[in-house]
Amino acid sequence: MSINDRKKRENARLKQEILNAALQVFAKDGYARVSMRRIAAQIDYSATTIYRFFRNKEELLQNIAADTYVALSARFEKAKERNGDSPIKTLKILILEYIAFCVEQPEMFKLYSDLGAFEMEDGIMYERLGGNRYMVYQSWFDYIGQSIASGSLAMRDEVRIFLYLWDAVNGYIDHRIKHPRIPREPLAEDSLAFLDLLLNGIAIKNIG
Amino acid sequence: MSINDRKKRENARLKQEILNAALQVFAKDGYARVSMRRIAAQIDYSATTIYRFFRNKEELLQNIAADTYVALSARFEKAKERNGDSPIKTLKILILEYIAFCVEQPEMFKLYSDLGAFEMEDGIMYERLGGNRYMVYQSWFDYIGQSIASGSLAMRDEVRIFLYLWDAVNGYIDHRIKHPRIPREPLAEDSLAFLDLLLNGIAIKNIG
Amino acid sequence: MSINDRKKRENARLKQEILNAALQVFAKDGYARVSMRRIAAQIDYSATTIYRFFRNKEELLQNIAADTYVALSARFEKAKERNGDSPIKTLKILILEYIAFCVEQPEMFKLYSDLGAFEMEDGIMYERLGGNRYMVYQSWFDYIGQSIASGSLAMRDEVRIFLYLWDAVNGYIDHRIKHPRIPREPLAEDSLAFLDLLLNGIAIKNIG
Amino acid sequence: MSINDRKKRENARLKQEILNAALQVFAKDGYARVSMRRIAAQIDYSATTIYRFFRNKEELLQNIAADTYVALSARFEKAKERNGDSPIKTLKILILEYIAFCVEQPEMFKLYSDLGAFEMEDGIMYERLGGNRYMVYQSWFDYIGQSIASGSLAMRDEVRIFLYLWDAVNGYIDHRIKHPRIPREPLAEDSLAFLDLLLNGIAIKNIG
DNA sequence: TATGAATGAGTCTTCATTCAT
DNA sequence: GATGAATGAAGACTCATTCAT
Repeated sequence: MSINDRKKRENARLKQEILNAALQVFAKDGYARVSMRRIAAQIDYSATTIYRFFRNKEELLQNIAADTYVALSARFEKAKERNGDSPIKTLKILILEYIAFCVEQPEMFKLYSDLGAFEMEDGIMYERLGGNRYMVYQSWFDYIGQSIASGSLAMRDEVRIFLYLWDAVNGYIDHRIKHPRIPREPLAEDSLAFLDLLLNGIAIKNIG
Repeated sequence: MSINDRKKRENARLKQEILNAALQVFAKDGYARVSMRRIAAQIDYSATTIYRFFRNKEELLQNIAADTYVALSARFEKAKERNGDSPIKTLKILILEYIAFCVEQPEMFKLYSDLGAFEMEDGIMYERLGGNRYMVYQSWFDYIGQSIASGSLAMRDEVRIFLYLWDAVNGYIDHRIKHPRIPREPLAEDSLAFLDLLLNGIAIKNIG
Repeated sequence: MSINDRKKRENARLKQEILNAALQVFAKDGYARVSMRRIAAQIDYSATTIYRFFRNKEELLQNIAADTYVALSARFEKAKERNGDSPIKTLKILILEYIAFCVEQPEMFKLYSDLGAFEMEDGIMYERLGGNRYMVYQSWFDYIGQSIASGSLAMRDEVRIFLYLWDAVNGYIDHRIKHPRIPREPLAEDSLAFLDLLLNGIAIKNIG
Repeated sequence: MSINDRKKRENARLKQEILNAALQVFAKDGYARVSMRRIAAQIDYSATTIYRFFRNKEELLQNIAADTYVALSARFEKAKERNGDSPIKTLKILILEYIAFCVEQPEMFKLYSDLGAFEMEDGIMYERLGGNRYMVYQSWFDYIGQSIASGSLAMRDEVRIFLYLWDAVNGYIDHRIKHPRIPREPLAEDSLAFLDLLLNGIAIKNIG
């Protein structure tokens, strides 16, 4: 047992080390340059070893995505623990957390984009997480629902509100990442303004 | 003459076929997998033949981008010819045209995205068009400016308004393209609602 | 007849034009970049046309070599026409002409080197000229023989003298061409000194 | 340990085999045709395997050059250890060693020629050896200098003497290698005579 | 358990050459 | 007589993956 345990622990450790190495390669050389060899070199293992833990490159990437999901979720949980905020305020905080997270880890965002990892019905995350709809953005849903209930929004279709927010926010992140040379206000301020714009738009009646 | 003409036409046809093939490969396998060989295979020609029409891969991709640019511009011009509309109305029409255009031709949109073809300072289109800033979105600028002047917007920073619109709209398009199975309202209606949301948000004061 | 003649003349003209074009490509881009396409482009003909006159690339190159041979021979003839010089003096002039000719047309020299075009038994020139031993250097032989006869040389083996001169001179040319950045005296002066060295060595008895 | 050793030996063997294969391709088809593929084919390995040992083609060629350099240097050192010879005698021995070495290994000579590996300012060996001017021929310089000092030469410009010797000798080697069918005296005797010729020429005053 | 070795397929690009017209 | 069209082979190099050890 104890020997088995040690082995298992060691295995888990190595697996994690590989994932970290992959992340570093991402960060250093960009998504396009991630190769099994590079990852292996990063941790002084042979490329072959990676195949003990991941059937192929894609599976490895998916695992990274899953890890990121966990990290992001943790950030969300922390934000949600703040009490006393209105649902719409909490929603704002969650979204701002998401934006910050993605802009800080652009390669990760690109990976997610490519894998569609956050996505709903056809995202791989959906399957990986046992079809559980509690994805990254599930918490957004909760607070959107509560905001509607509290009467602070003019639009009342929960899903539609989510989609509009989701699309716009990801577009914002994507552009900031891909064109860092375009001058912008600092992220915190600018993303808040952008988000306010969106929420304002949702809150009021059409002007036609 | 007639023989020459036929040859010219045949050449033009083949060139176009290559461009289409590239788009199809692009759509099927993603930007990263677009290779000269694959494109050639798509039309049952040898890879070498492509080089009759395009000096190298980059030129081929740029040609696709340029073609799209022309087509889109034409659509814009037509929209602008409608008289009597308020600037904000015209802006809306332009953006809706853009959305429709991109969603109808998803591969082009992806290509543009990847090439950053529409983008400002560092886009290839910028150079191709002689540094002329009249890019796809330049007309957006014009009408944003006029809308500000006419007092119909609360935000007054022209560039910032543009960027927010640009980011959000591209995020919207991107998501619709990448996840077509997610149920949505028909494009015309849904994109209009999304756009109204954005413009409303821009039009009113912050609610904090 | 007259029509035939015109055709023949036109053919000869075009063939010559191709050879000239090839020379220009040589001079401009270096031996390694000579390709049928480039040559054809130079004269606004299609690459295919070249094949009417030359079976393949090698044959074309050989023809260039032959042309050069003619040009060089002409230079030799002119030099030989100067009367009153001692045979050894004439020999010197011939060799200096050769050196100058090669250094002025380095790409040509490289081509000759590669083809072994000047060479004796196994050179292509040998065959092309019907096995006639009067090659570029045949005149050297004549004057070496006369110099021996006139008693001005200590060495008496005609062939050996030729080979030593030939080898040394080509080594000199080769080095000057391949390493132009090494500082040297001007060609005329330096090649004369080098040649004097060789002839002096030939003229005297061994010092052991 | 023993297993490791065997692997190391096997690796070294394969590396050497690749170098040999390269030389053979070189000898058979000429420098221009040396390609990774051909080299690999020569030893029935895939081209990729070569990259296990050499980062790229240039590195492979440089390795060949470096190996040769070492071997030649060793021969020089041995020759220099003979005491009691006059500087000019030692110089002769060195040069004869050089000639013999090159003629025995014609592919190496060609490679060196093409890479300019022995050359002064722009040779790759120059860099590889840390800019140290003690190249193959540096010892020649030493003995030329000593010979001048001892008054046994009429020419007094050290560099010029070197260049003339260098050029002539390489021309001699080149020709013997490229045209082995031309009948010549045995190498030892013939090269000595050639060298005597050169040194005689250097030793005496101009005869004009 | 871990890996070194090996490779086939793929990347873009150039070129000599053939063939139908 | 002339050529545009087309291609297979080749160039260096990278990579994901397999397999024997």
